Amino acid sequence: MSKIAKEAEVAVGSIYHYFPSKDDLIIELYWYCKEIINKHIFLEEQDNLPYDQRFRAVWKNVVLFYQDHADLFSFMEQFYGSPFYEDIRKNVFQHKCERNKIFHFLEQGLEEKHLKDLHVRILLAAYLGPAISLVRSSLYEKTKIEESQLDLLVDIIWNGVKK
Amino acid sequence: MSKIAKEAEVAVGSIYHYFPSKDDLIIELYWYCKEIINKHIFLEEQDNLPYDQRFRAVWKNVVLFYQDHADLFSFMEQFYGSPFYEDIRKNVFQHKCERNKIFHFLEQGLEEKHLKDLHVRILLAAYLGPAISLVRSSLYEKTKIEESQLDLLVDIIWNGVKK
Amino acid sequence: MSKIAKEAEVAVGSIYHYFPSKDDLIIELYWYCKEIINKHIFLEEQDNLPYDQRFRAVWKNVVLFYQDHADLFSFMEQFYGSPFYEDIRKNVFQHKCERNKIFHFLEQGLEEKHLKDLHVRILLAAYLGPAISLVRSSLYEKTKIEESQLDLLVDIIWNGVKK
Amino acid sequence: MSKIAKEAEVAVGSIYHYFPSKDDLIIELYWYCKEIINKHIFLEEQDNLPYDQRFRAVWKNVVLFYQDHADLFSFMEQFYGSPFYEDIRKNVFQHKCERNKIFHFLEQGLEEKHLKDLHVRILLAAYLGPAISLVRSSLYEKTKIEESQLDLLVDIIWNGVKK
DNA sequence: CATGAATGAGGATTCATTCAT
DNA sequence: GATGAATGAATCCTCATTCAT
Repeated sequence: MSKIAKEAEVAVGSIYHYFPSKDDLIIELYWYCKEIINKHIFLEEQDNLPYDQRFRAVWKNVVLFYQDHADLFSFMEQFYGSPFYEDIRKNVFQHKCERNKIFHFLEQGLEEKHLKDLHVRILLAAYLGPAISLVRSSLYEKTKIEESQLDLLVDIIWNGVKK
Repeated sequence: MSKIAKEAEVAVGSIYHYFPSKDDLIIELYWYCKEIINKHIFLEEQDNLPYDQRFRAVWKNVVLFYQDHADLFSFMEQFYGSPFYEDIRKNVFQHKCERNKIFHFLEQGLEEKHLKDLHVRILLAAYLGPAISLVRSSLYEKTKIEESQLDLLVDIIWNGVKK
Repeated sequence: MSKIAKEAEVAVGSIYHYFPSKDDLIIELYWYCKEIINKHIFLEEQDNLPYDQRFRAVWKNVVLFYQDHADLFSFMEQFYGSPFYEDIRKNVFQHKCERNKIFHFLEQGLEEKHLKDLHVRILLAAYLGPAISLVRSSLYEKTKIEESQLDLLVDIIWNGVKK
Repeated sequence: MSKIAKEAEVAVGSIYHYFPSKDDLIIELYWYCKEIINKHIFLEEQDNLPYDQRFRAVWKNVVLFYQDHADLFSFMEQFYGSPFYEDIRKNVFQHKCERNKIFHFLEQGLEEKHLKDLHVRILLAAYLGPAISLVRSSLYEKTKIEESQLDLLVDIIWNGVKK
């Protein structure tokens, strides 16, 4: 907290005027990041693309955005592995429509018969798993993945899950 | 450290007889876990299967093992996201042969022309990414994935990356 | 202070418009309580009773009032044990006539030869000590003392100190 | 805690080696003081005095001891007014024999027909109330009570409660 | 007069590490 | 080798007080 206060150039006490506790601050930060991320992944101008193109676009947005925002990525990763996430998972899915947009996006793909009839969690794993792994490796190696490589991989994924 | 000492039924001080510091202990623990995991993922009796079958077997071993060893999984995940990992990545790849066996396994697939000509990091993402996502989701939901679902997913992956 | 502000439904800052500091507020609260208490202990309608009856009446008023106003009792007790009290004791006795009425009441008993020739502080201890102990015990036990018991005790006290 | 550590010339952390928390330390301190006090109030050499003499002796011990140990007195007073005491009152009376010796001493007086048939809490108020008031006043005034005054007062009390 | 955001010293507690026995 | 008491910097949080609006 003291580091945050210093970074924000406020007094420690001031933080507690806005957040009841460190935990609440972290959870609030999560929602905040989640919104930013969603905004960068589901770009308005891509909303009306045909599903397969949107499928690729969204996927590449994930990788490209996280690659450029290592801190955000690390925070989200750590958050998902923390007990915090357990506490709020219910809320995540209550607010599904606004919040867990990727989940929703895949469900839509299922309903509109673009995707193979698989459990959504399987589709999610097939879709996001490689993206996240890629970002991780790009962070480790401190080298961004070439976009041509991304295209190759997202093609493989699309071909794997499309109907 | 005190919790570890209690769990191990030794005195706190004794730990420092074997490990110079908490950090060293954690890193040593990482190597230890890594070895256990490798042992359960690369089963001797599957060593001589044809590549495609081994590809599936190893993948399913990953998911099934981690699903049954949530603590190990969480530890590895946390470790990979921590500054510790950065410090030892060089060593990981120095000891490639013994250590980073999955990386090696995919390289072998490339050399033997079983796999598409992709960067190994891309292959790794396509191979392990979905597995890890699946394990995570299974931990969140506290429900194991049905094996039939695993078979479906690993088929998709194999078809995606095979030559 | 923030709790007081909330309870009073005013802003924290507003308190400081009326009281220079928390300490001053507490001391002012003490005078305020003292007055309320005096009002309930020295009832006008009992002012003209003969001394012995007034002696008993006042004593019972003390016990009965405090028993019904545990918060007031606790506050006074805590206040008397605090450094605050030391700071204002001089004032207490400067304003003797209005303020420390019990002290005055006993002095009067001495002057009018109703009471044994003892130091006032001894009389005070003999008079109030049992009352306070009784209230305390009634707070601990969360049971009010039966009035018949009060009568017995105040009789003992009166007989002990009367001339 | 830091003040205690400084006073004790140890590190803050060391306190936590012996007491789980500040609260526990305070409660432990209470038992410790209680024992000291009992030791000084129930003197072995007075154990075999006739009841009435013991009654006076114990009472004077209370006043004299507390008068000489203002810090102990203040601590006990504050403790009894605190939520801590509520938490341990059950224990106080479980260990009655060893612990709440004054209570026990009065009960004995009842059983042996030395004392009037009053509720023990009434007797306790009549016995200890004046003593405590006296000590308080002596602390306020920073003047010790003359022993002759004590004798007068304890006589009054004894005469009031004796059968 | 009233507000409440901002302040930061102070408080309780934790924990990796050391070292005398 | 093993022990565990001792250390103290670091951490989260509280709260009386101030001051610009």
